[in-house]
Amino acid sequence: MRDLEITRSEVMGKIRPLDRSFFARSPRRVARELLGKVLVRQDAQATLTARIVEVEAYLGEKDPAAHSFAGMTARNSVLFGPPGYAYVYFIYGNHYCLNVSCETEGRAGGVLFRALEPLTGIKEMARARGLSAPHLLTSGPGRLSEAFGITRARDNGRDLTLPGELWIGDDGFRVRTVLLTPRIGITKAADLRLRYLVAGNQFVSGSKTFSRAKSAFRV
DNA sequence: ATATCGATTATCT
DNA sequence: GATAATCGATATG
Repeated sequence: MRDLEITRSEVMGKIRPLDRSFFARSPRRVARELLGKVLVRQDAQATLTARIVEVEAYLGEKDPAAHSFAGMTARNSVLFGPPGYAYVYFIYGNHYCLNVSCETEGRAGGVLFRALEPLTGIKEMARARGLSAPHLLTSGPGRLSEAFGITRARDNGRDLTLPGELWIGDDGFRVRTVLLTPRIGITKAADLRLRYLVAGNQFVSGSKTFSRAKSAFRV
C-alpha cells in the first residue's frame, strides 16, 4: 500500500449535493440523517472533505439551549430563514461553530456540526490547525471550523445545498449504528438526548468514556 | 483518566 | 456588564 489517505477523485467522483427538502424537516431528523454525509470545502487552495460523525439538534424557539430561543436577532437570523443554509457563530472570544438551518422559513431550528472524520486534504487541515495529530484536526465544533477555515464573515448565510466553496454531499456511505446522548457544553435543557454520533467512530469529540456514556443508546 | 481553569470578544440585557 | 452550543494547558490521582 502506498497511501492510506483516500484520493480526492475517489470521494468527489460519486458525491452529490443534498436537496433543500433534506433540510426541511425537524432538527432531530436532519441531525440523524446528516451522520455519514460529507462536508466539502473547495477553493483555490485545496479540496477538503470529511465525513460527519457527530452533530447536535437545536429545536428552535421552544428549546432553552438554542440560540433561537429568545427570538430572531441579527446574529441568529439564518436559523429563522429557509432550510439548508449555514449559521456560523463566534463563541468564547475564540471559536467559530457551524450549523445548518432546518425546518421551514419562519420556523427556527438547526443542527450543530460537532465532529468530522477527515477524508482528503488532511495536510491542509493540519496546516490550518497548526497540528498534525489526525484525531485533533476536526474533533470538536471549534476545531473543525478552524480546519475548514470557516468564519462568520466568510460562510454565515451560505447555501450548503450548492456545490460551491462549502457544501454537504452524499457519497453513498451509510452509517451502521447511531448513538444518542445529551448535548455537550450547555446548561439549559442539558438532559435532553439530542446529540447524535456514529457508534465506534474514533473522531467523535470529548473523551472516549463520554461517548460510551450510560445515557447513550443505540438507534 | 478526570477535573479545573484561563483566554478573549461578539452579542445581548 | 455578563454571558457563552470551546479549547488547550495544567494539576492531581
